[in-house]
Amino acid sequence: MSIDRLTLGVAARLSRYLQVLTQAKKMGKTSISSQAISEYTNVNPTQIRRDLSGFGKFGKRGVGYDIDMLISQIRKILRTSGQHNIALFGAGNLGQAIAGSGVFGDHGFRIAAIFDVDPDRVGMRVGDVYVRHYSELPQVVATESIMVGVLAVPASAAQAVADDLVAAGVKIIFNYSDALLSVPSDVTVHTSSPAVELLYALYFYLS
Amino acid sequence: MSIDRLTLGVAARLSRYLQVLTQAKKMGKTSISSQAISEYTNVNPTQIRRDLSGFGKFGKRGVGYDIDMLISQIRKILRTSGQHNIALFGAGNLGQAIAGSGVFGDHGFRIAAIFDVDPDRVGMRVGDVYVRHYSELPQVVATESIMVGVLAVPASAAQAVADDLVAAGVKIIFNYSDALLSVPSDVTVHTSSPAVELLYALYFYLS
DNA sequence: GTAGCTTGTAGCTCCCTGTTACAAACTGAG
DNA sequence: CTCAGTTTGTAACAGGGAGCTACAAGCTAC
Repeated sequence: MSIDRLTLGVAARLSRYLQVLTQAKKMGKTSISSQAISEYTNVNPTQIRRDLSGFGKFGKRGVGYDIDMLISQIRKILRTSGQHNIALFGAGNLGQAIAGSGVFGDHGFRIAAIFDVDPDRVGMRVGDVYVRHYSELPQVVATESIMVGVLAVPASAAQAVADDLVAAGVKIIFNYSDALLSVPSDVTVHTSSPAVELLYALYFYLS
Repeated sequence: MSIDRLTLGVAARLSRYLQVLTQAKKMGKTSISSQAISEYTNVNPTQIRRDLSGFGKFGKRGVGYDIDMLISQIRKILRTSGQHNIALFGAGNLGQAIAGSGVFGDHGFRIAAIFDVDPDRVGMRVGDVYVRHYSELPQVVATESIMVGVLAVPASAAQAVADDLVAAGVKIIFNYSDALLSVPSDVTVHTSSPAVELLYALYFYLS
């Protein structure tokens, strides 16, 4: 036990296992084999068992892994067991879609605040919270312990929001816009790019 | 030259370069160095140059890479230069957000059709096309040469749509719902899971 | 022409991952 | 109770991908 820090590869794979496990749980399954996880993740079954056995003996021979148990174990390994507060920027179609779905909630993220600049949207109820005006950003980040900012705003506004988030002390930004964000080196930006993932899939299909 | 088939790693990295290049182009840049690409992708600059130099000498020493030229070269390498038609399922918030943004269009994908089952949405204009009723799926897939199905539907409907897509001959499915889809082994399913990507980022932040 | 970048490329090493193999443990049928 | 069929946990090995260092060649700007 006692890993200082996971390899990039291991952390990435554990995250993918978590995704499949969460989905499988929703489908009503209670147990799953490394072989089955492999079919959904395209990761070698031996590799999966090796990844997991490095942290303990989680499975039952002849049966597989208990899904609930494995989810909580992986969360523990990734040190993300708790509840993490995130803030969503932009209450347009995308923002509402994100807030309305369980995508973040299922993985321990709570959308603690939603911001917009449009007066028609401020005050509107979206998901579990009311839309606040963008000017409240610094104060809300502090009082709600916001760890992550999710940008569902037009590309033209993205950099400004990123700057304000950085100024407020947020270190992780999830960017749904197609703007290229400049941030200090201690801030992580993750940009969603479904089209690029599609190109990747297409390449192997066309080969 | 003459690579039969790219390695998984190379194809993945080329895709990421493409993402950054596309964004940089939108920001008005015309040229970029391997060092700059590295900062946005976290890929080693030497690795980037090695990846690219395997296919030709695209850069200018002392200057960097011409963005337009590099984009078209990478598209050529990935054999995805042309226009590819995709179909979008679900004209709710998420579907409208996807259709309204340029995320797919910027990478050579054309949303050739949008489907929904809700009579109130059928006939509505979203993006460049009108929403069709779901029952037209088989016919439209054939006439519009649909290569990819994008699922922006509730989890409860996802498997049924996937089955119909498979029956119509579509081999690539992009899944925005959190359903676990079962498909034949020759069909590729890519499930979007922002929360999992966030967990991954969070792990390295907390370490 | 000189200083400063940036590419293209080589060489080396490390370690990640696929593969094969097999004993141990659990389930279910008979 | 026994036996066949799974599936995990683990070892050992090999191949290769990727980081790192280093440096010549070529481009720009002053």
